[in-house]
Amino acid sequence: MNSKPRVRFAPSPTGYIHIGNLRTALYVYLYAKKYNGIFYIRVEDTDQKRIVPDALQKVFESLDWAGLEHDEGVFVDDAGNVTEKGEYGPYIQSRRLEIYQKYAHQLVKEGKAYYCFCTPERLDSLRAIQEQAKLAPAYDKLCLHTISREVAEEKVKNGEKYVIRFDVPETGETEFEDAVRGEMKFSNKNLDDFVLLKSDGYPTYHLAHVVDDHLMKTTVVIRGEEWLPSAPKHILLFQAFGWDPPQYAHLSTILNKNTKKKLSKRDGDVSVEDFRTKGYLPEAVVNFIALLGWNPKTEREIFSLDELAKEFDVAKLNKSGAIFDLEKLDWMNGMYIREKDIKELAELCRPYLEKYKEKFSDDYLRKIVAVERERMKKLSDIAENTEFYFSAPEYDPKILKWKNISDGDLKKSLEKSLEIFSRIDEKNWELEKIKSELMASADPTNRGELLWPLRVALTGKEKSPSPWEVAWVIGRKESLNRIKRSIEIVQS
RNA sequence: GGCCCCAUCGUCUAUCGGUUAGGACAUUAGGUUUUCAUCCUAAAAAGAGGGGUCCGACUCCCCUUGGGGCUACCA
Repeated sequence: MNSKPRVRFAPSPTGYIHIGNLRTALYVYLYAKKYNGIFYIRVEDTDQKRIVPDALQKVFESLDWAGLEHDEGVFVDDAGNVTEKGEYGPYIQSRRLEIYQKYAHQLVKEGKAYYCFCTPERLDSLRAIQEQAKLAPAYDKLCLHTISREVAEEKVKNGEKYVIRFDVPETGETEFEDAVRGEMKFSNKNLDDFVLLKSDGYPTYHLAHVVDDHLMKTTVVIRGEEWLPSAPKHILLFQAFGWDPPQYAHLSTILNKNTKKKLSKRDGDVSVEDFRTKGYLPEAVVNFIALLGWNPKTEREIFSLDELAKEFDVAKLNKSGAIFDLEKLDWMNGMYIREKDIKELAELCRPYLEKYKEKFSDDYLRKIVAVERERMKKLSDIAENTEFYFSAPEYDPKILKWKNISDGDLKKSLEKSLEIFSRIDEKNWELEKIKSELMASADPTNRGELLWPLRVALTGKEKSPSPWEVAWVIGRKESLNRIKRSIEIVQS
């Protein structure tokens, strides 16, 4: 078997995709790219109760945002239109019901699975009794032992509600090799007679996974660690069907920083969409999450998606869970912001600045971004304390003062700035020119005396970019106006 | 409770028996600087505990402890 590797990401439309899901999808994508395989997407919508209407579209938007393009399976466009591509479809599980039913019934016929008519109430009380007796909750095989196949088939024919359960061997061990954890071995006696087909005719994850990954020719199943305990069930199922199981790679969990528990939607702000709206760049998010639980074993940390794909290796996946820590993401996001092409960055920043003003020119936008980018960690930071680019600042006159200079010296300082700026004419109003004029006039041992009051006059802030940068952005006329105004303030 | 997985600085990690246990983020102290930020330099910071194996364990084995996961007609 040296056919093309085939790997899949299998989201459920039950909510927005979170950062942990995205990491799984990323590794799947990287695996496919690295080994020149097929990355396909299958939609696992077998739990009708949990389906959330717009979830699927959001999942695809997030994947698209991160740049994880897939080759096959389900595609959803921005308008929410769902299409499928590939020769092993349908790729949406709710459209494959007959397939699962056929295989489930086949196992019944072969005596490897059986009909169960137990009510939820009986199951609940059984579980309660077992828990009280401090036993592992497990189905007691009642229907297997007390209802013959003929009787069961009769009941089914009469329309009685049933599920199909897998008859797990009571002895023996089930083994498999996990790509990240090595040799795994489980005692069958600890396994429950799990449900394959639910009473509504839908398959459980277990059945759907085995049937689909066989039929869709998945070569490696990359999924979260939470599936590890049920992996032996899946192996047993593959064996019951007489199929070769795929290779498995169970990924470590991403933990919430505060709770140290598996990242979940409950923790809030972990959806990929949230990161996007807060102004994280996909390059940074992808780079960062790739390094949570995987590492190229070198000291390099900055990688593009393509570079990650080159370096990726399942053998380098970590076994232990990783805490998701925003601080390093912020740093990395800042790195990417500083390296990004200015035009692209400007467009990404535009929406955040619209809270100040609805319209402004591309040129003006780019100037702001060029000046502000070095202090941004997130795109949204462009709109923090930057209102002075759009309107003359209001400020406490006290902050105009540089150290302990007198009001007279302060006024002189501002008048000097006014004079310097007046000398530079409109066509020479360039960053370097403004800077050099200013620096040439400032006392080298006490530049603040000139620069601090000027900067405050222009920005109204104690902390801001340099006066020449701000002056360059807002223009000659506006700069002169703001200085004149500050002089008036000092006088009164 | 049962079953399973995991365990190096605060965080992400390197080390695949012999290292002054390395890097990055964050932190602290300097430098550059009108302020903030950027940038540069430096410092502080780790092998959970106990047994083995071995000439020699962070590294291999066992136990304890701790953390996490699973335990549904959810995925």
